[in-house]
Amino acid sequence: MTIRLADTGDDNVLTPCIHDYQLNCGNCRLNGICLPLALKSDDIEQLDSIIQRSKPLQKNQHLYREDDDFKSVYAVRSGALKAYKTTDDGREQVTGFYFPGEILGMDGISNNLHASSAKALETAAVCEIPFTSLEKLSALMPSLQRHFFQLMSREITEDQQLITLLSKNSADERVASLMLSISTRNSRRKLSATQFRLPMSRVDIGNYLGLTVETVSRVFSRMQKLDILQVDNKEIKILDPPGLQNMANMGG
Amino acid sequence: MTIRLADTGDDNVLTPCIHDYQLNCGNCRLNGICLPLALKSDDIEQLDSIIQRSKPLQKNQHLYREDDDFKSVYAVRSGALKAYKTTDDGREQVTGFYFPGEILGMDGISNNLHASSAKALETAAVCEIPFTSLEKLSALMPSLQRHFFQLMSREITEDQQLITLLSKNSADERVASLMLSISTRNSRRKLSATQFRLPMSRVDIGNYLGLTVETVSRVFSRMQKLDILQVDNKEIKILDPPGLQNMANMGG
DNA sequence: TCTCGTCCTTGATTTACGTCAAGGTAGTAC
DNA sequence: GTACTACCTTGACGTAAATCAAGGACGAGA
Repeated sequence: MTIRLADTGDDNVLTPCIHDYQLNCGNCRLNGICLPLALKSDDIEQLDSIIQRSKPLQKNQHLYREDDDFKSVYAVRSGALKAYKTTDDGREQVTGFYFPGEILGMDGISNNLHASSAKALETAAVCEIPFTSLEKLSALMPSLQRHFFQLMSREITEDQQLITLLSKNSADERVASLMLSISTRNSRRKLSATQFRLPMSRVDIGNYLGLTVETVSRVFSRMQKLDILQVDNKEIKILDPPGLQNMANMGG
Repeated sequence: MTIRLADTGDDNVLTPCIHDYQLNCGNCRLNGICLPLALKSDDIEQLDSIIQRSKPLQKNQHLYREDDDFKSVYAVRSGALKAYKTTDDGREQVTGFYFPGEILGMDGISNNLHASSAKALETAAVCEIPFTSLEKLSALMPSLQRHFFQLMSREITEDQQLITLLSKNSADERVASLMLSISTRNSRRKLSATQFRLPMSRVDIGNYLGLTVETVSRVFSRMQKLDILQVDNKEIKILDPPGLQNMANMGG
């Protein structure tokens, strides 16, 4: 695959390779779900001017680590990342998976230190948004300030969803909910809602959902036997969306 | 107890009854841990001018309910509240307890609807902070904008702590952690770190920690037998703080 | 091609916590 | 005082998921 650069004069610049880091906010196909949402085009240019794009992260490479100085938040442009904390006794708690268009790193604002680590699950490109610049720009652009408040608030409500999931739901329900969540987020990005490749391992899924690998694996087998999901290693095909909904919802 | 009003001319106005709702931010004894933190005194006056104080909530009275229109965030001035969501199958998930100086309601920003309900656990007074006013003021006062970003970020990191607790820790560890959290928050307010009255029921504690009432009760009994805690219904006395720390931390 | 390492699956067994059941205690109303 | 209610505690038992154990599948590298 050849990387197409925006300055080549190629007439393909508006649909560049997803890892192309010369892209700008104005022509990014994610701008409907990322920060620029609801900004006017000249505002987008201003936002664009503070954003830094660097070369893609390789699989397993860290974007930042717990207790690193907090300087920026990040928007995923391609690939996928996980955020995780290491508990006192050395185990890992995955706190979120991040797909293109989603923002991570906001947990670092409170103490000026990253509260979690972020690592690429596969080759991934991100936009770095220096926080002090974002603050200044927010003060000038009410819709940007509003949007960023909303993004943080969304992170809170999503965490609360996960809290509820962990505290009240069975293993089947947890895994079904995650599959639905990934499906929904895929369709927001105009990708298939019924067929996708999981970027994370079974261990990561378990660590996120508060389950062991074995349990996750057994749940997948069960879903396969019930013809709800077709599972081929990391390739997932949802055969029975209502059935999956049902499995996720029925609480108890 | 008589309620002293600020306009009585009484020389006690600077240390009024905790439920006195004529108080302002400038003389509120919580202003070191609430929103005004780090604001200059004339800035505090501006903040003060947008804040609405109303009469105290009675026990079990709602401050807002899930899906209510979002208009304001709230600072607790006295008493305690719980935030909770009702799951699809009608059960309750407590997502947080809020004590004086703490802010709640921020989960409503993302969709302009409150994502959870908030109810007084005992008689409680709150300051209502209309969000649109707060937004406008934030754009003018960088330190206020910063502080509010930090408060939201703190909510995120605290939720992530809870996620980890629910996903990795035993019943003993969860209850011990909650007792330590309450103890810490008490000492931030210059109250006893070792002796306090729980404003919430065992059911609430269970709903928060993902445990049943019976389990919570058994954990308290066990802690009492180990001389870590003295439990007399809702009156808690921490007899062995290092022992409690130990019980909370040892992740096994 | 074979080898090694990582990841995944499946089965047998254990266990922490949930469920069910009964009884105690404290606050409030009468 | 008694009665009612909400809340808490304790015990006996059941179960979902963890743990322990073994083996299979797949990809990377020689």
